[in-house]
Amino acid sequence: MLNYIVLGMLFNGRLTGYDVKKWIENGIGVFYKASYGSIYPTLKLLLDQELVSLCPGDEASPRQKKLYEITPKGREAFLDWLGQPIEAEDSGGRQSHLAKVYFFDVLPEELAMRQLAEYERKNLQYLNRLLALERSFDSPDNHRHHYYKMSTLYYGIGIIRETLRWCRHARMKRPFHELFEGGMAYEADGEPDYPH
Amino acid sequence: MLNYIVLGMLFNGRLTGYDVKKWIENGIGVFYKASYGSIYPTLKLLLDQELVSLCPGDEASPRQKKLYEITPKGREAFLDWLGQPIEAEDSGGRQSHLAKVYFFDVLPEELAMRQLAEYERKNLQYLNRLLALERSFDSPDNHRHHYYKMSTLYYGIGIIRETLRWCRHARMKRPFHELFEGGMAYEADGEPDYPH
DNA sequence: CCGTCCATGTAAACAGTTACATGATTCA
DNA sequence: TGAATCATGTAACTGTTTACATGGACGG
Repeated sequence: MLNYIVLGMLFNGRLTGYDVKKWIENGIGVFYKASYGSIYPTLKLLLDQELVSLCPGDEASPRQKKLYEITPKGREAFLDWLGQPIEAEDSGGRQSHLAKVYFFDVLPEELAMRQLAEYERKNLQYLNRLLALERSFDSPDNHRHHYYKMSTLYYGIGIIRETLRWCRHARMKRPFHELFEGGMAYEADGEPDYPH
Repeated sequence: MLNYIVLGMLFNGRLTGYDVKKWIENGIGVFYKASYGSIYPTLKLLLDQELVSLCPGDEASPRQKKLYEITPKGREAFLDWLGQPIEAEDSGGRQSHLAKVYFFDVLPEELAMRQLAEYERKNLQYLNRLLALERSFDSPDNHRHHYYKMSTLYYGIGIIRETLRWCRHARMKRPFHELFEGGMAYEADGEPDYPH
């Protein structure tokens, strides 16, 4: 995963390992974290695979810092990864789909559309599985004695429904704030009213 | 993580390693997977820590199969874990909050409430951070040239909003299907209409 | 007696994190 | 001149997955 994130960050220009971290932090940083302990070894690996290269010490630049550049082979590998279908049930936990979509701006529009459509289809399938589960568990006894167990199922359903809404918006390239029109009741900075 | 899941599964009765897998699969299996390669070593570890114990070969039961039982120390450790605050930004990726909530039925109601309220508070904070980010990136240029990058931010906002809705429902112990009333447009089994 | 489920496990690999160690550069 | 930030890296550890290896039990 991280190897592709790094390639993605290098896609638009040369960076040091240190910079890569910065770019990750204020890019996908909201939902993906990476430490130096993983970034530097990853860069070394990418270097071995010739997916990135070291820029020679330009001019009188203070050397000990290493500028990395993505190679044509690296671009190819990255775009290939971007074009691979997104998994709806990210078993690995990591929200890998966001990591991919984040870079879709560099993808030909048509391919991005196909990817999103496929992702939407998978989510719809997943939703139907969850709805079937819900029907099979839908008994007064479960709602009484396994309220929280059930709640996790409903959480899953809610998240997938939201994901589908998002997919449709993205596929239509509509402005996203439309998603939140009406009932945006969470703007306040305040605390929820919880028992003390 | 898995160690607590296993303890949770053993909380309501003795199981073999094989059974544990089964229970995980048709319990939290929707959002958490575990392989034998992790379950068996975990059981061994829990045994070393005396959080579980082996039931002696009952009667003339065909032995080679190992029945595990949670110890009082194990119950204590499990309940302690359940009582620890849930992280809103699960950096590890794993939807750890669901794993915890799944077991909340065994928690004293008041503690479950406090946990959910705290979780809601963290999510609200998180949402506000995302909304601040959104405001800082909200320019026509970004919406044009970084549509997909922006989309991931809006996805995050959507998911957190949905999480908050879910939290409020859970805290009020309301029936969850209320969450989906009106516009449940996804019941169909069909494919989305995507370009071919 | 054959396939499928029950049942246990290990070895290697993977994908990272955490904590540490080191030193240069910048700027107040 | 000292603190913050820039910059690179390693070693040990964690928590898993994947693939493999083995064999008993049970039903058709």
